[in-house]
Amino acid sequence: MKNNISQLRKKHSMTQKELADLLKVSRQTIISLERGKYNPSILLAYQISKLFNKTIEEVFVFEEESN
Amino acid sequence: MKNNISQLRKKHSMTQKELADLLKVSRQTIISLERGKYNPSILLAYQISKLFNKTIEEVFVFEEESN
DNA sequence: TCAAAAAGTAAAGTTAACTTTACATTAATC
DNA sequence: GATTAATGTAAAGTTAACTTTACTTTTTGA
Repeated sequence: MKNNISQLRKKHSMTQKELADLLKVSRQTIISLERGKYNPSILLAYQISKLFNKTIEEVFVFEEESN
Repeated sequence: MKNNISQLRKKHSMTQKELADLLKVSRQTIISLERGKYNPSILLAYQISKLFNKTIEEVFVFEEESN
């Protein structure tokens, strides 16, 4: 599962710390999400999407590339 | 957070066990999700939505009722 | 109405999301 | 090129998602 958090964050001129504080999660959580270390909970996914005025499906890309 | 899993499942004439098997989770997970005992991971939320040809936002209702 | 299928409860265990801390690397700026 | 902000790594700890098992209650239909 991929996501566009990093691009969206930069588009909004935010640092990882600022985003983490807004979402009330740790900076480590943002780093790990952006780097694809783990998948967010549905609640965090929703909060991130809402913050950037996107749907969950617009921020998180579930489909595997076709083989 | 609310969800429409129970209605969607019944609309598709499935038992909890059938849905659990299709999603490759335990029956207990389906029961707990339908009863709102806990929130699904984003991956499970996606799989459920996809199964019913819905978006995550159509199956899972995040907004609180207005007060 | 009784037997079986479906749905539900409870509780202990595992795993993965998320935190916390501490330190290393990269980018930006003076 | 030294300093500082921003980003990244690592690792141990907590919490919540999910599993497993075992048993109870409700629904269904022969």
